[in-house]
Amino acid sequence: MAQRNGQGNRLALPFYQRPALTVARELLGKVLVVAGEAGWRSGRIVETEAYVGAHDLACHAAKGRTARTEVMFGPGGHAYVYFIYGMHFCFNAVTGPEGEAAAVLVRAVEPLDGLPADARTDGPGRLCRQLGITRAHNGLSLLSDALHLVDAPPVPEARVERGPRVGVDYAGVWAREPFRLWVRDSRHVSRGPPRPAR
DNA sequence: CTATTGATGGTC
DNA sequence: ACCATCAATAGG
Repeated sequence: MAQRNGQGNRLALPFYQRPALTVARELLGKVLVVAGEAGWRSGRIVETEAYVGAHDLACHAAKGRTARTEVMFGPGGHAYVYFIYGMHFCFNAVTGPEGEAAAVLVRAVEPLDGLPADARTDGPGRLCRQLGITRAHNGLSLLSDALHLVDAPPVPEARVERGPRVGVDYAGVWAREPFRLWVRDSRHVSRGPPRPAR
């Protein structure tokens, strides 16, 4: 069993500085660790979405390089945390080399340390609330004590499912790309809104 | 079970 | 005006 506290084997920069889709696939099973006032909080990643660059119309960076999207244009291995719908934070891992604005949204985790066993951590907003991720984490290194990811055994291919990303219907053909990955049979995967009929 | 809506605020 | 959401509510 992989260590899941702050002393575990942290994923290093080369892990992140690869294509977003690759990172999204390999992040499944890894452990997201956040330093809280009362110790570590952590969860095992069971659902991700890849946002593959500024040419991807579903990616915030498609709007250009702005104060908000600046972090995504930087090097991989940093946190992109944004605020949405006036209430929720969403956590992304920036991927690729500097200048390539790609990231992986973490959509669901399975609760581990520092959380009630029945904590709701399905859904990007819920997992941020449970783990205590806020805008204060935006731009932080993913190798920092405050926020990092710990290595863990990979999820076998037979248990990985793929489908369209959630809530990006405005993105034209990009909305249909199967860039959402999740662990089959996990009780902690978010369902998302009803699938559009074809 | 599905569908709808209100809360709420940053971005552009 | 638009949104990479969630919880509460109404309806079948």
